[in-house]
Amino acid sequence: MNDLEVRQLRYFVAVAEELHFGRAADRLGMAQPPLSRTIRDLERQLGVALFERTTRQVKLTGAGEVLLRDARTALEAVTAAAHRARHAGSASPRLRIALKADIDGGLLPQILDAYSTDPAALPAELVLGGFGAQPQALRDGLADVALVLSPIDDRGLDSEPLLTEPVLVAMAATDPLAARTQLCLADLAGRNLPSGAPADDGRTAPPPPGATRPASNLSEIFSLVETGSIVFFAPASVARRNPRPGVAYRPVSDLPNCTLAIAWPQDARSPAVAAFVRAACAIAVAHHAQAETHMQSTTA
Amino acid sequence: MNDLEVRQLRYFVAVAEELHFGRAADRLGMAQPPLSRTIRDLERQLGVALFERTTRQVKLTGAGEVLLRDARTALEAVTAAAHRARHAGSASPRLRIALKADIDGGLLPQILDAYSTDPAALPAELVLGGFGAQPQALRDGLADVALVLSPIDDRGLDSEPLLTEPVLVAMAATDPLAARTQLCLADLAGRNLPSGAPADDGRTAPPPPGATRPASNLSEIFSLVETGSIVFFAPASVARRNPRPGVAYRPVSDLPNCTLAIAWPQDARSPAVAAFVRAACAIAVAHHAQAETHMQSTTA
DNA sequence: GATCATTCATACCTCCAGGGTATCAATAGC
DNA sequence: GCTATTGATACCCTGGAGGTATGAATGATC
Repeated sequence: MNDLEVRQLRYFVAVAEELHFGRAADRLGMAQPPLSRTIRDLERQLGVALFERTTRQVKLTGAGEVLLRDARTALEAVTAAAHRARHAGSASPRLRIALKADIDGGLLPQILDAYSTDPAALPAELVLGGFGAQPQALRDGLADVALVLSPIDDRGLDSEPLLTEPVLVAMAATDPLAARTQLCLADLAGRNLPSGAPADDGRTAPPPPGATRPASNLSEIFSLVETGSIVFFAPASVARRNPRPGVAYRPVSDLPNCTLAIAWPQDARSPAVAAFVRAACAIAVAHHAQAETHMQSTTA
Repeated sequence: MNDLEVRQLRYFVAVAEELHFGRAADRLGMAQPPLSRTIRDLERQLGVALFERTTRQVKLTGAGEVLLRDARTALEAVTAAAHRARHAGSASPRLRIALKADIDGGLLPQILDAYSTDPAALPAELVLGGFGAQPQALRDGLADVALVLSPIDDRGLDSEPLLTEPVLVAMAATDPLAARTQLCLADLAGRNLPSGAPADDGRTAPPPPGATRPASNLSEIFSLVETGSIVFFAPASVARRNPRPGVAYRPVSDLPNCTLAIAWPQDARSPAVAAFVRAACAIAVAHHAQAETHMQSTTA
């Protein structure tokens, strides 16, 4: 009957993710008994069992799984409310653009140019984040608009594709495979990928104890590629803008293309967001047309 | 820095809607001083002014307006989490279908028939609500899927149009206008509409002191129509299924068509919802095709 | 199969924060 | 200038959130 409280949802999500009251309490920075009690009260309040627990095992019930999903989105909505309000109240409102460094298809400068001429434009501010962090930044109210690689988890978001391009593999120029002009994924079996790369699951994979720090910037990654320690998948635009003597880019026949898209919260009402989306789409169309004519001129 | 709490958001929304601390406190069933204090703390916590207040007037700041919007959706998400979890834990899971009585375009029985043959179907349960209440029922987790009249506020919802039909005006058969076969809106100026009808704003319009209880069912409305107290806008399907001697239906030239649509929460994952949506779309397509052939046969 | 370790639940205590009452202060209206 | 209205302040009190100590149940081990 009574409302749920944010605290209850946070605690529930912690337990549901850890499936262990002790560890969850630890993560929440509190003792285990009050956590157990809060979960018990929550179950009473809802009139529903959320966990099946023995002293040896905790697992989610069906209702628990439903609540986990909804609790996460509810918590996102609450933190987004706080972040957006803080931002809206700040003296200098800005358009916060979330993206992963270097993953902009080379379009960002032109988009920013076109955007800045729009009368509704606010000063832009880049919010850099790791791979896949952009949708979350939108949902949490830390950014107003984002450049992302599709497909993304678009719950609560709207998006528009901008640019589709092939994905190349970057490997040491000395790699035997670099001698070939065409590869497939099977050829790459056994090669290392940089930690934090798209292939990682991210949520479930715990960092292996002896793992090196995830290399998050291109320079570090290219150093590793040059030495042959890893191979790396890069969209064609990234490859084009990062020619390096020791690095060879090769197409991979069975690797799907990747699509750069622009995304924003579905309920965004800000004219600055609209202006940026307009600018991005216009630049993408222009870019597409240019590629077309280029292809025609080269085939002719 | 710290999380917002549901209580803070509820209080904030109450004040933002009333723009009066005393009335808001009243509505919340509490005294005014702790409410003022909570709002003050909330503003400190966010580092943002949410209201401009003098002792005589309270109004929202820009940040306040942003927060009002986001707070409403966050509160919806929280209550939805509670309702969905309760429902998921109930012994007999059902597909809860929200609709306004009589507004189903006459398709509901066929849709239910088709739906019930789907292996993923759960027993259906109708959730009846007033005009415009269906999207809210979806957002609050009180229903799983809804039949609505477009356009709706579809934040957080997905929808699919099923059926577009003209809107007729229902008036007393004795009404002078009933003698005409074609009307426009201007002809109806000055006529009363039933309270609670689409034309009402709903949120901002307070019920006038002497107003009669909103007639929420068709029988009551038709009684009033027959006596000439009101006129009433009804989709053609409603008119077709409710022929009454004392009531005349007439087309209105400048009244836009209305569209019946099916809507569901954007993040719905339930196979029963998917089955119902499939069934509804299939019936709509069949209905459309049937209308086509009917038109061809009549024009031929 | 007896012992032990692990882990969730229970009992009890403490303290803070959310709510109430009384009152002040500022502003608009007459 | 007086009064009514309304938000802010001061102060108190109680409920509930969190901590500690401990119990109880289950799986593992020898």
